[in-house]
Amino acid sequence: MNTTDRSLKLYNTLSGKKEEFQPIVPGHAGMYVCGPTVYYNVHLGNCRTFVSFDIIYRYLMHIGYKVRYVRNITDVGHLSDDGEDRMAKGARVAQLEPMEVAQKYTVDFHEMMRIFNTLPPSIEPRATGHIPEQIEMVQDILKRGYAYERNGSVYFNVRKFDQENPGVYGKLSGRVLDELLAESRDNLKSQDEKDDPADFAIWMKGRPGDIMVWKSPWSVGFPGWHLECSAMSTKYLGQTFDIHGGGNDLKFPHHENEVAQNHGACGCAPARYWLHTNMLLLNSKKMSKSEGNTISPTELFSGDSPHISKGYSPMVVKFFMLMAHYRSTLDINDDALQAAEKGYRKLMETNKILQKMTPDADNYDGSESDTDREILALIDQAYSGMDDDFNTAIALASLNEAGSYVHKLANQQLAAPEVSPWVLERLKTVFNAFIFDIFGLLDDTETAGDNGAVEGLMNLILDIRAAARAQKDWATSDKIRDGLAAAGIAVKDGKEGTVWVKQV
RNA sequence: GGUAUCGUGGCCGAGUGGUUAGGCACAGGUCUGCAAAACCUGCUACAGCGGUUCGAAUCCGCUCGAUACCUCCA
Repeated sequence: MNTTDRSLKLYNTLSGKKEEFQPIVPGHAGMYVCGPTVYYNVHLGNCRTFVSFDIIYRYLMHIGYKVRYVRNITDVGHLSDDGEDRMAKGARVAQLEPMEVAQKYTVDFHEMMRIFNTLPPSIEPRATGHIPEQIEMVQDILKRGYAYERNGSVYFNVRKFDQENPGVYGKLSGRVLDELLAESRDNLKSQDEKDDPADFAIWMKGRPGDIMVWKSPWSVGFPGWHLECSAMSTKYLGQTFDIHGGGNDLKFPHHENEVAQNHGACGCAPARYWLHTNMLLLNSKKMSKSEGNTISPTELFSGDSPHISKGYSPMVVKFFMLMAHYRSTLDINDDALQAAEKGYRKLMETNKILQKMTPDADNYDGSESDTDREILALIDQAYSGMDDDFNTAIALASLNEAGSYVHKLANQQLAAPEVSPWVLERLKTVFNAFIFDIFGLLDDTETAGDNGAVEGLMNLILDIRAAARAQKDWATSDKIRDGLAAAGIAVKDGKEGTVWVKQV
């Protein structure tokens, strides 16, 4: 597929509008997404963000872009409320070396990404592996006069930057600097060594006993959280690149400060398109550990949580995410998950039936039927949904509608010649493309890794059952059906034969 | 308190000036040895109050509610 054949629109937070995607280098796309801070098990909300960007990554590739997707691992510099480095705090609590903590939760994060069947990014840089680049960027910002040193720490001079580059600071998050200061909460106005409350640290002097510190021209210390993304995106994607993504909650201050840092260092904007995913809610409320309104991916899969009646497979959860647009809040609750589970199974089953169909070439007269046109229109609708800011909900709805033609054909409620052989082939290709390549779903109703043994056994068993049914030996037939049901396999008799599906 | 986004039928959730989203649930029907599935039909909404318009769920205003953010060694 040629990328110039289509108009892909993205909602750009920077402009607040949908814009046509025009890459810097035609046919190529550079995308940076803020990755996790690896001080604890990955949050389910984070998973949604990474699943959303995985689909964006996959779709860009599907429509022909050569994509470089960079997603970092934050393993230093992200401070918690009490000012302690999150990594160091996690380490202290668990009595581990900071790098032990980082390793543990990086492994956990990768495992979760694998479970959700997301593709690994092209590059996954770590903050601790890019200290020289970050020091260099601090130097660039100092050189251009947008930062100052105080007692071994370096602060970004937001006021001066704003005066010399009007309209840049605050554009992304829709804030006005003066209002921002006037309206900040009183308890946050504590004084410190900064010249102005709006300033933020880009290099911090380490405290006695800190382990995660590095030598720099200013002090032995560590980089500010915001700096790592600026430094690593610049290193791997260039000073200005195509897409920067992340969760909605990172807009301010993290992304706003990133923009300021990049401008401050090179005088240019980092990304042309800023994409933000929305939050995941639980029972219509934000997830909050202190109020017990939270659920981890593991609990969601196992069902070990008071919020859900049973466990849901990772693919059901992913399908559930696909039902909503990435910019909408999505409400997790038991009813919605059950609906998603049924919807997911139906789609996978429809695809299974579709892929087994063979076109009726003998009776094909070369004409295009109304059904052909309707199916083709639905395929177009699926693609134009994705082209319109990655609207997976529209794409899914289109596949569902197209799927009803598949069942009608299978049930012979629609005559086979009504669908032209090439339209059927196209539908097969499109279903596989959307389900597996773009959405990155797996068929968790299939038994993986048995080299087809189960498939072979099932074919044999169903052959025996078919023979019994042909002789109206209902006792044998039902014994097989009930036995399989007890083993977790549902048998469904259709006009074209019997299909089976594993109940997860 | 400020800023932003949002408020859609029994549930989840697209759409965003005139046209059936879709899924799940529910009811009736067709098919089937029975069951399941599938297919068909039905239920059919846009928080409230005003305004703009030939026409608004969609635009504007207000009210109510929800979510996020509001850095200052996050």
